[in-house]
Amino acid sequence: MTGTDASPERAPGVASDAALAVSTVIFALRPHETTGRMTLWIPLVRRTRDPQKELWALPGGWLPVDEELVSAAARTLGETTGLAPTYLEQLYTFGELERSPGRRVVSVVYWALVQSAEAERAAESENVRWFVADELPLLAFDHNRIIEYALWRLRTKVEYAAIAHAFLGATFTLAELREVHEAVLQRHIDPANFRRTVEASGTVVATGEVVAGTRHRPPRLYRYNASIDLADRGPLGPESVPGTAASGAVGAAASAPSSTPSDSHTGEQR
Amino acid sequence: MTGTDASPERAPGVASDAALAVSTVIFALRPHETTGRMTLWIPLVRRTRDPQKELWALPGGWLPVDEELVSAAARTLGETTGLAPTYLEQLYTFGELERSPGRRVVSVVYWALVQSAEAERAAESENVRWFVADELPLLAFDHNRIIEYALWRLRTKVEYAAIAHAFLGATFTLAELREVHEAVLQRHIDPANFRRTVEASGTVVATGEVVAGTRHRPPRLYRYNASIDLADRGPLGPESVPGTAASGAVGAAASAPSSTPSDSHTGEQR
DNA sequence: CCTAGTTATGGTCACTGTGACCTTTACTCG
DNA sequence: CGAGTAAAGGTCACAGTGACCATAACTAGG
Repeated sequence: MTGTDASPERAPGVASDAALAVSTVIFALRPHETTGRMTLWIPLVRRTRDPQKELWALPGGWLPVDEELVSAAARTLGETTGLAPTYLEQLYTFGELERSPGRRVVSVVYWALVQSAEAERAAESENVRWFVADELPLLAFDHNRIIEYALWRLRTKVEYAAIAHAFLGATFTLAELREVHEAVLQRHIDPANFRRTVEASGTVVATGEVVAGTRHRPPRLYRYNASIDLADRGPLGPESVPGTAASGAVGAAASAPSSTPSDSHTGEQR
Repeated sequence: MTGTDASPERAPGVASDAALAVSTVIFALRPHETTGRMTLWIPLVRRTRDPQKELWALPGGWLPVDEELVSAAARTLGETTGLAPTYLEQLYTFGELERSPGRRVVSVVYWALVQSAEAERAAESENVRWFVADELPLLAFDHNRIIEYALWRLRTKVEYAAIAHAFLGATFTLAELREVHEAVLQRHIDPANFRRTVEASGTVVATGEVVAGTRHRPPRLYRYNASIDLADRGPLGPESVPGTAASGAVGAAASAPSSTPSDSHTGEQR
């Protein structure tokens, strides 16, 4: 489902079986074009084949028999954005009979987060464009619904799991981390309370360094504490995300990672 | 993945494509065989074909091209247990390259809850047997891992979502609801505090009736408040579960329901 | 009819997490 | 050197919850 979703000629298998596709909802933060406020953006690809031709769709493609699901998600993500995800998790599998006109297509959808810094220099071409997550046009198939669900998951999960740092680099200030939360949740967050909560959670560790040249008190730099959040993940351990530190390398798709349900779907939150 | 999971001869599609299967982890509550305490039980089917022949596996089968995913899950659930689920939700999609020897199999796994009362008279035969969820033997394929994940999901979700009532009938006492929670979470829960929390959540409504003949103060009967919990579900509305009130009808599999990701995976919770 | 046994129900107390806010610190700029 | 600004610390009040205490309402047995 996506650029290749409804390309009968390339579709695998016999017509009497469902075709298996993998798509990914990719999130990045960039200032809004008009308001200038940090906002969630999503890269989409223009369909060049007929079913739903010309409509924008999620990056993705048919699942190669010899490729892991996560790997396929990371690969197509890299192919369309030139980025490597800093967070990648299975979202849901959509398989309604009528979601794709013509043939039965079951799509295993993943959602990913990429670093804002990287997203800025991400590839954008005639057939790849970034859209503000809350201002999408009519997309191909049921992709509007899928993105809506992914957005819900992101907003829900960012409140109880340490994933916001995935939008940032290796080190960051609490103000930057807070800005990510504010952008995702679309609401103001008290700086002092945010600091208190984050420090108490133990998800970040002060590096000891500070950022200079800020026209005001220099903020401390923090680093994500990978040893802590393991608890909130499922019993099956974290899903290994290929190349956590995207080096901006184009086509930086990762090799076959070992996909395991972390707390994926779970995250429903309360 | 399951009774039919690795049955090459019945496998759909071309050998060069991944086969799509649907399996379901079914939970029911019954007293433990030795301790007598309410415990989680899971029905499994014995594999009669070769890959992993004789090993116990999750109920399921290949996905028919013209059947909805949820429907397939509910159908196989009914075929093996003779029950209809009171709760059914997509769990995760497993697709590791080596999870099934021989061919690539991608399984969309669902998890379901059935009423205890029904579960008692559920079918059990030479090839279908119920096991205590925490005391499983070595199962076929990666089913042990899948169940472990489903168990984690159930235990996690029961703490923040109103799903415990799915194990009970239309009306129940708070003691019964509490017993479900205690069985699932495997720990004692204070009756008074439980009552306070449940009543505050508004997920149940007193019917006004009480249960007589209890040798002590007669408990009130409550009914699940369907209008409340809609909030904790995802933005895509609840997944319609076929026949909520299982009438114990054998083969009571439901017709094609409209599958939509509720808060499925999400549930990760905090 | 009266008492013991048992669970249903109602409350209280203490502690924790969190939103709303106030104060002080530490830089840069003019 | 004073003003401006965000970082960092701290206080207060309130909601939620685990631990517990007390009373209510039946049944079973004298």
